[in-house]
Amino acid sequence: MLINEVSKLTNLTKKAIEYYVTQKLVNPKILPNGYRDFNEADVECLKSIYFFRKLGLSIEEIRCVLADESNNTLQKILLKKELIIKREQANIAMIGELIHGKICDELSLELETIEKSLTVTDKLLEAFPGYYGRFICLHFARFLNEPITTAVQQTAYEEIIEFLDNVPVLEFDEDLQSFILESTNQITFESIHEVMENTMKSIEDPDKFLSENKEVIEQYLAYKQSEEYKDSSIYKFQKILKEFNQTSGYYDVFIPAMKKLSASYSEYYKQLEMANEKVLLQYPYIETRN
Amino acid sequence: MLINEVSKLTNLTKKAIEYYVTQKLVNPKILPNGYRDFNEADVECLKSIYFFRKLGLSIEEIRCVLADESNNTLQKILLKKELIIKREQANIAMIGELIHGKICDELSLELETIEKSLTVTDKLLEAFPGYYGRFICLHFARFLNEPITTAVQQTAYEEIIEFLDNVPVLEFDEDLQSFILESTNQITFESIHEVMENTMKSIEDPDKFLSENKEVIEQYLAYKQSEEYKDSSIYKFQKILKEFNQTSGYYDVFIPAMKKLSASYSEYYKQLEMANEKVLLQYPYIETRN
DNA sequence: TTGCTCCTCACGTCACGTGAGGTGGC
DNA sequence: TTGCTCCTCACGTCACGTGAGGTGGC
Repeated sequence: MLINEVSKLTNLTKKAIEYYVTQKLVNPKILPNGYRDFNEADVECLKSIYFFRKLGLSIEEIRCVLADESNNTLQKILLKKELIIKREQANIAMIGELIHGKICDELSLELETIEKSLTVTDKLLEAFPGYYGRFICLHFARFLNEPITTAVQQTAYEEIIEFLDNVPVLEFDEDLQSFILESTNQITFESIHEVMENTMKSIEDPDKFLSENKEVIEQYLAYKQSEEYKDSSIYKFQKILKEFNQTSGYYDVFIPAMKKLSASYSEYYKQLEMANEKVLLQYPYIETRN
Repeated sequence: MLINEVSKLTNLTKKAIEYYVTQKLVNPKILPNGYRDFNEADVECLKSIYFFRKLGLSIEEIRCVLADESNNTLQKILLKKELIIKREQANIAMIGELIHGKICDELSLELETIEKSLTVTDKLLEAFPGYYGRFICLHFARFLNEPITTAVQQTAYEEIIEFLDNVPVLEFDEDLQSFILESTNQITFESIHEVMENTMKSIEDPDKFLSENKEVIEQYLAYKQSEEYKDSSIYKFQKILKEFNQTSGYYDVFIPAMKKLSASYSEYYKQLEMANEKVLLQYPYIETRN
């Protein structure tokens, strides 16, 4: 099939198709006269590319999505876009304030806060892979709405950036990777938000949480003691994560800096510690850490 | 003041500053040795540019905003960004559906609908000036969420595009322009939405509207009969608008095409006509048209 | 030969970033 | 002379669009 026909079938311009060929997103045969010969699969692929371009994905993102059997790449793109939208909404709000007579000066602190919050969430998303990255990105995003006004905060911010720019890569073997992909494939953003809200509630009133969820908790703790658990992928995953958190500076650099940067995170952390203590009182053999 | 100092004061890189100079957003003096010499006003201007760039405005938009005493440009940019965000949210929703197993094919109709709705609202915004453009953009945007599935709709869509690409420019003399600017300066998007909602309500139940707002309506009608009104800017404005609507094809091409394109607009229009009839029964000397 | 398709350069876009190579000031 | 600042090119980015100039197929 020659390029003209393909162009009609896919709604793409010839030049766009040529570009995707140079980018090796499609690889048509080259006929003896130099003409490109596309097959059905190429056309289907180009249709997808058209669609993803309309959704605003870059060529590199499309390359990833097309190569990725799982939805991991799409999930990541989705979160990126959600973060961008939040930023855009904040921008719109600031334009609105400008229209109502505020001057740039008064808004620049607000602007900086948004900038820095975005820097941190971006880097979190880059630093930690897959679902885990998205989770901690959303987790910490909630605590990043405070302006930096003190030198302590500024230092803490710089420590966080330095930490995130230099974190070692969290590595999982193939088995573990496919386990993580499978078990998180169906997790949506709403469910992440749900989990986070539940966590917040349990932390605010641990007694109530403990009594209400007694059965589930005890089942969970029993499972954690079992041989089955020690053999499971989730055990390996949690072990790697724990070790990573202890050796990478996550607990020693990142978390303390977050507490200095964000009063709301510091507050959250205190509640978390208190909740942990109560849990330990009731279930002394448990190990906790967040 | 030399470029290095300016760079520190404004947070801009030297290269960015150089670029703004070539773009004539600032015009520093050139010293005999070729060095650029910035003054305080230049620095203030560059600070604003920094701010607006962070808010995502293009250089051309910034040029407009800086040259515009009123907030008209900002209002327009605000609406543009609101439309873009709506589109992005739709895109995100579609990525979400992809993740949950839908295929591109099923979503492409939805995609096209969004595309075409955006084309029309964009062109409305371009075709009609200032506040009026923003108003009719939002007004018609509500009726543009239906997919194009029939040939009649397709033709109607093409008619609309052709009309909007060729509308004569609505021209007002200077007095009228500054009147419009002044009287619409404080109008926000919420208030536009409010007005639209009130209109919808009054159309749905005209009897109730007429009885509830009897006093206001009669005051308004009395004003419309007065000499004061005939001398006012608003009278001139409405006269120009009415003539424009009759000669440009707005009533003869655009509105009929909208009715063919969008079932919901057609429905709205019917209700509008019925409401108009009731008003005419009660106040026979009024002239209406929407 | 004509009119159509196909090809491959080359240049432009937007808001700068990244050098290179040269000058000015102390 | 050294180390710093300043200047002006020139080229790259991203996803194509817009020709130009040449060839292939009927």
